[in-house]
Amino acid sequence: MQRKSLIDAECPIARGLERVGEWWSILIMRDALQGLRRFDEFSRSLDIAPNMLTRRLNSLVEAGMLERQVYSERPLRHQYVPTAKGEDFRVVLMAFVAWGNRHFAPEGESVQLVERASGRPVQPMMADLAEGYAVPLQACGVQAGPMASASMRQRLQGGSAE
Amino acid sequence: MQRKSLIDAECPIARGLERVGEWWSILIMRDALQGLRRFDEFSRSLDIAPNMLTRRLNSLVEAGMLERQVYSERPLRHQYVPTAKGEDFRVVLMAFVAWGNRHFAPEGESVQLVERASGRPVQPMMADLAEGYAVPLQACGVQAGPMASASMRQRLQGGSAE
DNA sequence: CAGTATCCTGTCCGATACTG
DNA sequence: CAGTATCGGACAGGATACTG
Repeated sequence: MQRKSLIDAECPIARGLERVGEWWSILIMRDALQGLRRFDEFSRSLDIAPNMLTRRLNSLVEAGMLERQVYSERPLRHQYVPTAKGEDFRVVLMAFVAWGNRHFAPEGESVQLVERASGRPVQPMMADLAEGYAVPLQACGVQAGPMASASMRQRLQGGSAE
Repeated sequence: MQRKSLIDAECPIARGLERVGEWWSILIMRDALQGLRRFDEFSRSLDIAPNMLTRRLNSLVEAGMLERQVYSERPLRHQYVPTAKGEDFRVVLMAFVAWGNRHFAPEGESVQLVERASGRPVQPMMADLAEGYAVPLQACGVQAGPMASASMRQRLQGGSAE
């Protein structure tokens, strides 16, 4: 990518975008976390050109989001399985779905977030895990952490309004 | 955008990506939710070319993520304030930060998610709001909702493994 | 089935110059 | 300060043909 200043950014959002900053990457992760594994499955689900699928799949493997596994020796065949990092990306997709449902589905939801076992609806939320209580989204924000550089620290001070 | 099949997609992730599918859009929303308002503030924070900033700002206004407000009549000056939809996008960014912190910050976090008032660390999580208990991320998934089309319904059936 | 190889187009993005 | 105008390059993404 040609975005100079972001490559070494310490912002976790910018870092993440370097890995999954393209449409197809996110959509492929969505499908992979839904259980799709094989080239052909992604191909049909996404209606994506095969060369693009190869490119995105490779980039996701390089980024450590998917792992390429051999599932057949002769002929040689691979499947693409989410790594721990990829599996964790689920939290981002969940948030995305919850947000989309709230604002782009006035007529009703076509996709629901649920606990798989029970089928009961769930919602993303923020919580103070140490104390064990929920914190409203609006009350949450970001703050400089232990590894923040001076410039990052200053940046987070400055915009502290809102 | 030239992604034919996704424009009318009913997947909330695809819909969302149509609004904020570009790097700068997400980074601008990050800053806007941190309290930045003015052209110049974004410009310095992001180190973005002014023409690009104009484009992304306009697209975010069109997408209903930001609202353009006049804060000075003479000379005419605008500021860019998150709408309710934009404000809600915070949940996605929070998830992004949490994910990035877990996987791209082995040396320690440069940005922490906190409750603003207390400064105490918070985490995104999934919960069954009706019953009031937390549900582990791995136990969560998606399921066809009331407005799902037949094809969407089938798609969500199929990949139900994992 | 699971890709690879080419070619082409759109546009994201950067750099720079300019304006009230 | 808050943008607009113009130019050029890199690459995401599309279409199609081909292979073991």
